[in-house]
Amino acid sequence: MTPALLADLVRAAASDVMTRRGLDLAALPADVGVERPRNPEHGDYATNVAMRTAKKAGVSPRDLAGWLVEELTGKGGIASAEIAGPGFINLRLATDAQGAIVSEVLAAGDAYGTGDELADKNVNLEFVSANPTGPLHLGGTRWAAAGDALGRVLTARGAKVTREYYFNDAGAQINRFVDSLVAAAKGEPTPDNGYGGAYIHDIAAQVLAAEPGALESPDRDEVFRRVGIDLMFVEIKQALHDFGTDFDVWFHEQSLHDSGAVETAVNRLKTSGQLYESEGAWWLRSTEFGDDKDRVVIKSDGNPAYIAGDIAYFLDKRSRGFNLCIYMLGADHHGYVGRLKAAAAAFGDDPAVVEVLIGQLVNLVKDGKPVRMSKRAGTVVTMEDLVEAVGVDAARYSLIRSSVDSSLDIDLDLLTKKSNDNPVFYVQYAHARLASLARNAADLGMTPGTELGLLEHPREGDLIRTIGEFPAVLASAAELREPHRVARYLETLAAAYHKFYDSCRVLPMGDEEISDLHRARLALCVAARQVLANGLAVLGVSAPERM
RNA sequence: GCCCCCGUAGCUCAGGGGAUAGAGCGUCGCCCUCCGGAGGCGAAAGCGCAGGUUCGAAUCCUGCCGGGGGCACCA
Repeated sequence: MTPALLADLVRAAASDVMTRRGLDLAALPADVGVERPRNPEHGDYATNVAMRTAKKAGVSPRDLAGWLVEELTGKGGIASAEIAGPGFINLRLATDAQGAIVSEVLAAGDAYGTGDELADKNVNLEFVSANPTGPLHLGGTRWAAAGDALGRVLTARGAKVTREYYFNDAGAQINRFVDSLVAAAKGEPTPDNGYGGAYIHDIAAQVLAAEPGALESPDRDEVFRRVGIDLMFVEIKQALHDFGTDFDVWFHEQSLHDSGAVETAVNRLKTSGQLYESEGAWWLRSTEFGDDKDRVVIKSDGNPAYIAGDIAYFLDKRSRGFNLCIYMLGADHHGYVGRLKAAAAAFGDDPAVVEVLIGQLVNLVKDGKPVRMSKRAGTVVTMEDLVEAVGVDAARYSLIRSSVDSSLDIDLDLLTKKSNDNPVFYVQYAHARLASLARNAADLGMTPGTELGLLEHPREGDLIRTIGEFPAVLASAAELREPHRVARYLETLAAAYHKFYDSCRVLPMGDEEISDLHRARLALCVAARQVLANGLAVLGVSAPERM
């Protein structure tokens, strides 16, 4: 019996009891469920439904719990039900009912854990979107890992997801990038406010190699802009691809200006009265939608401000059919939340279609002290640096496993030591062990058994119940946009497996005969391996057969 | 000044109201005659402070303290 089914059973029982006793069913919360108690003495599962319902229903929690225990006792699959503490109901499952979770995993295979509650969501997931003025740094790398994992989580729960990268290839930063390239090509020092990294010289040299006459060309800046930005695009795309993060759409801000989309969007807002003119500029009444001040959309020199591109971009996304636009931004952009929602509202759209996830920044730490990323000090860490130091799996995993709400410290020493003390190995090792076990079992001609009621060792029960949690973990990770929950779950699952393995022999020893218990345990192992593989896939981390 | 995030073990982080707060790393001790010891078992060690809501608060609310990041007709 899965926890979801058990929760249904508990709800139904509560509903029956309350009806029979003439209690108001409205007192029964819609979201009552079961949880796994920390303390094994409190049963396999526990429910707090009595405590949550009693007051509104006008009865005492212990009384209600008592009636529920009576109702639940003897139901199919439930071995025992008892009252505990202030009104908890502790439940134990019959081992054969519990073992059914294993069969379910085996039957579902790769699909175990998936769901369809997000099937009506057509999601535009925009993340990374770093300016093409340099290689991706640790910050962008964090979003590349977490954003991609979020995309996979949403997909697993039924959403249609389009991953999108927005290149800000219009505007002043790009001009500075181009000026820096030209200066480097001429062997001149980096201009003020320019970009001075070594990659600038590389790219400048590549531009010259591709277009030998570039410096003398009358369209010099245009050549450097076109070729230089292209090279930067290619480099960023390649780095992301090598990192296991691929985008469906690479969107160029410039295209919005070239196509007239910006002008169209702005005119629409002018017509609908959402923009007003003041001091020679056109302003969006974003304060009416929660922003702390109105924003300039068209500057007094007639040029569009940055937000004009955002507005047109949002309209473009909506015109492509997306009904949920998720933006993953760094903490230094949190001021955007209000104006992005305001842009949606200004078009008469529901601001809820705009969801902005603000992630905190990545800090570098050395010897326990923070170090600033500095090109001169050689402490700029790029995506490639991180991958080179620890590998893609460990890099992705360590960036995904914490909530993006907390800022993250990355230890420079850890990178240089190429240390192996990453929890990803703990999880991957469990998978590799299971793969090895499967090979050995195959050599013995063993097949997974069906007498799953034989799995009555406490650690077998723990493992089965942990496996049973996976669908709910994926569902909450998707709902809350928190892929780190999947990583933490996998660590719990790996621990449950390692503990099981330590005390439950799966394969026969020596010339011992193969028993039903051996085969049942093998089935459990196949299921455990499946869930580890499914979970790792959701994180974009490999599930190795051997390590 | 205003806004956002964070403050949990020596360190890096989990814990979206529930019973005795967890993991990894680090420290100390124990466990290999057979399925992978990248493992298991045990020990020491913690919710910034003060109020409030609740049968029950690390979790929700308020204030304070501490850390990070924002508050452009830049992009």
